[in-house]
Amino acid sequence: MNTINVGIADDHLLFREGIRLILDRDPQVQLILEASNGQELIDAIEQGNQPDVVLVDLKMPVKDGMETTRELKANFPEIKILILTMMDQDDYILHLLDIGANGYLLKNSDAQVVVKAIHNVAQNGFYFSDQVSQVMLAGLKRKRKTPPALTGDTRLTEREREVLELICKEYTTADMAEKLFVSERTIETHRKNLMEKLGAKNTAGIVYRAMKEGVLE
Amino acid sequence: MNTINVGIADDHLLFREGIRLILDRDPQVQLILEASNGQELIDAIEQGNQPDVVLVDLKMPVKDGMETTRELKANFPEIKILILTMMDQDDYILHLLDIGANGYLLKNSDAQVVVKAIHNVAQNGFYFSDQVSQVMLAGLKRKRKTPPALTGDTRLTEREREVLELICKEYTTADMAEKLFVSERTIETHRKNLMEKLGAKNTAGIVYRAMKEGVLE
DNA sequence: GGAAAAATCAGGGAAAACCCGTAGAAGTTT
DNA sequence: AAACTTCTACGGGTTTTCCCTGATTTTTCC
Repeated sequence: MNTINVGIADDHLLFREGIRLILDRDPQVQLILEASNGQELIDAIEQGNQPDVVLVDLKMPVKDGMETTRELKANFPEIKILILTMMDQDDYILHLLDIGANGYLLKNSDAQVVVKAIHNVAQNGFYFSDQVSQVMLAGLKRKRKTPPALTGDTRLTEREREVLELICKEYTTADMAEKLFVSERTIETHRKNLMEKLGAKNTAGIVYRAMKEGVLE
Repeated sequence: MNTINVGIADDHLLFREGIRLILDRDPQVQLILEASNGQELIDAIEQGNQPDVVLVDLKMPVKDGMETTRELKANFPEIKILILTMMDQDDYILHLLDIGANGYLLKNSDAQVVVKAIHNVAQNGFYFSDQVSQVMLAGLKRKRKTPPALTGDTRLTEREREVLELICKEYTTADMAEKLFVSERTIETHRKNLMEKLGAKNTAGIVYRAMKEGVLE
């Protein structure tokens, strides 16, 4: 197994020292790059000093973790990024994962977790603690569901839901009729009712509204 | 610590037996309910036989895992649901997590993983393997993917995106042509290209895929 | 400054969706 | 028993999308 070259960007020297001590105990991990802010890290990397994994603090002077992550991912997509932070603010997690961070480490994680995260990121390209997974799930739900149902009754019947799902699978009326053993007329009626219930004007609208309302899961 | 009462719905007797043997080795876990499909499981639960955690196979006769999850979450939200499946199709994972599944277990997981998942779900309300986390992340990452996409180029041009949005707003070809000051032919071409790029067979498919891929917010 | 990508336009025809209204059968609720 | 819901189904249209085979003009990029 190869050595994992690691870089770190954090404005607290003491914290960097701590990390160094932790990583020194793992012969497979080599801390090759230290920077006190994101710009320093990027500069060093651009001069050819390229690590496999970087630990990036979120809150740093000059260039913060967010901006650093964005730039690194744009120019060195192969470098894995582990975000280090004290806060476990949900928004940040989602945002950072979205711009390409490969993992997220709370600063109060214990030593083994840090090492494990580095290995995991190097091998699998990501690391998520249970904590982060939970936030991700919450994020998924938030993104997919619209709180208030402005339109009237969006509760669909079983059959309607079935037709809806087939519509999404790009079945035509004839296809659906065959699949569900009913006449095309029946499918047409269901589609018409779907349009009414969802307030859509055409099939594309059915799909759009169903997905936005979270009717489709 | 309390006993965790577990139920299982799977149409393969042998598989259920295997699970029983695995769970028997953990004194804290008690398998109190076996069903060969989702309907059976729900019936038993409605008769007062309520477990803390249920393992639900995705593919089952009578009532499949998807429908079962939906119903259980609607009527017994406190029961934790672990989806069991052989396929690790991304679609399903997101889908199920979204409708309330608390975890997702591949059937080829080893025994310890199953036990661990049950404990985790009972305690923390969720269980995610690395595999699932990865898929969740993919679900979060909408738009901006890696530049060279093997899976067909889903990067849309400005104009295509514009047309896509109008399609969602239920504009017809004629409406769009008027709005964008171009001929209907042009709109048709854009729609055709959208179908190609998104791999859709019709307009409904364009919307569905665009939303699923995160091309559309 | 040439190639590639994007945007524009077209005819003709087949297929599918959409619009009216209507309505019976079966099951559930009140 | 009447009312309601759901699923089913029809006729006879109009409108829209989809398919095929083209094409010309920008804009963008190396």
